[in-house]
Amino acid sequence: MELGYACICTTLQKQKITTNRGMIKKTFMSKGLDYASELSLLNVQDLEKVIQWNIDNDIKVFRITSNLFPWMSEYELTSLKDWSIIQKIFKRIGKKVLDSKMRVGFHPGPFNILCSPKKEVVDKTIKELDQHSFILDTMGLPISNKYKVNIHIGGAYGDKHSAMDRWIENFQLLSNSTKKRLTLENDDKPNMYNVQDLLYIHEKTNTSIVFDFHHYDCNPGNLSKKESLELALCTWGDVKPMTHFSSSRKKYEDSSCKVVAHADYLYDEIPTFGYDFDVVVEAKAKEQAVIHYLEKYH
DNA sequence: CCAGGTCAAGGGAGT
DNA sequence: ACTCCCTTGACCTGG
Repeated sequence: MELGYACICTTLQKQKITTNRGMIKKTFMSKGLDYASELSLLNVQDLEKVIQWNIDNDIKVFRITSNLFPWMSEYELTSLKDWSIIQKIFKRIGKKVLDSKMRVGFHPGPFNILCSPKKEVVDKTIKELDQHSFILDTMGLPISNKYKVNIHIGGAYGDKHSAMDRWIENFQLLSNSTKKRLTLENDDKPNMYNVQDLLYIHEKTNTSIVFDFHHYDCNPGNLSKKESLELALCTWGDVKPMTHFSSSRKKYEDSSCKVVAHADYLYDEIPTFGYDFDVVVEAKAKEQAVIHYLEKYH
């Protein structure tokens, strides 16, 4: 089992090394593509430093921020003025990832909804997901859910089953790379999707399920934790499964918080039930939470 | 230079 | 009808 963290290395962030420089709409409108290219280049240069930090600190799992390219649904990455430099850096990053046996992936935002009844929403989602997988392709990472693009279904519209059928239909419109990289995560709300629901989609599209332990606790459905985990693990074929783990802030740090809020650190041991899988730790202290966990439980 | 208000997107839930 | 939340706080402005 390898553990990792999401998007931000707080140690490097203190040295102003950051991969999510962005801009508001007004700035994008006035400064345009050239400024987007400049921010993207800075982000990608710093991403290489974060990847190197992970290697130096023996962290083998890392989620890359979706803010690497500001406003990327509005243009093609290859049209950026700095693309050829960015492309070279991506190739170096990909080599570092493969040489160190690191596992990287994306988790695009909640606005990516493949089952929306609105065509514009679906079109924009497809573009954005394909951009994410194109970045992983550019890094030279194998087209597999080992290097994943993970999302939630995103909408139920009071009728999960017709929404899931729409999702499966729209799945066919994704690029070949996205189809192989896309994974689905169980939701934390009772009216949204649990592992059993997602299994229906897996059967039709072979999409793997990322089991989120905290979301399971918020929305268990009818199955036990062990049963749900097992079902999710079975959807990964030859690839080592990926999961998400976090502790409830409400339970351990601040009782006034909502149940779904993430704590700074982990306060429970990850229940493996004897299985081997990788874990993205979702904790506010980021890489420090991983380091603390490993000191505490290993 | 810094504190504080504001910031693309879809949908669900709580008020 | 409105606000907050989510994958992540960072951007921008006015003092």
